[in-house]
Amino acid sequence: MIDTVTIKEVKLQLGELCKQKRQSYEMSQEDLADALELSRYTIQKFENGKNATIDTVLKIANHFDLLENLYQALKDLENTNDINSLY
Amino acid sequence: MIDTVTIKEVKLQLGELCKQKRQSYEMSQEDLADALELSRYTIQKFENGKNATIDTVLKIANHFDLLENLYQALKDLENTNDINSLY
DNA sequence: ATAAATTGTTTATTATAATACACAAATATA
DNA sequence: TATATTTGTGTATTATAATAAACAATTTAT
Repeated sequence: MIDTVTIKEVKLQLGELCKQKRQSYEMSQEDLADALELSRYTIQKFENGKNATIDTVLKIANHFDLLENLYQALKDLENTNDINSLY
Repeated sequence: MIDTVTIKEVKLQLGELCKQKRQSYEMSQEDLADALELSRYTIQKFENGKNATIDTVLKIANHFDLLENLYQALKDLENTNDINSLY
């Protein structure tokens, strides 16, 4: 199975997810920035698929209660071999 | 359900996953750095839980064929409401 | 239609991730 | 044990993510 997804597409999707979660909480970009002690510009760029740091991504993930799930997913990846390579 | 996992712990786990995947491919830090056109120092810091950029993380994920899975996981998160909030 | 709020965009500055060395410490190999 | 390889650490430099502020363009509410 060939990986057709690009890094750019993943970054765009990360931004979309942030935007969608933020709006579901009825927060403006400024609200989110203030809550995480980030600048609005950082949120702005992230939501539009620009590069960012792990800290920024994880702060956002944490605010929307996705950190525990993410951690477990990483743990699982460490313990399981690539499922795609089994067949 | 309270989120007890910290951002620092997630970064350490990301680094561990990279190290474990890299070793399963029998690559040195330098091998991986060369393959991704990153410096060995960047790999070194990432594997030890330091901050990094999304581009670095996704380059590594892509090399170990985890990008498609990651993309799908993000898509799923966008479509599902928080399961923890349903009950 | 107007006002208010939010988002997009620019410029300048600061903080820090990434690079490129070198060299020591630790591991693995002969 | 000696040698080779890999990993950890330090310093200096460069590239860029993050901040701050202002203003224009959109969107939403009155």
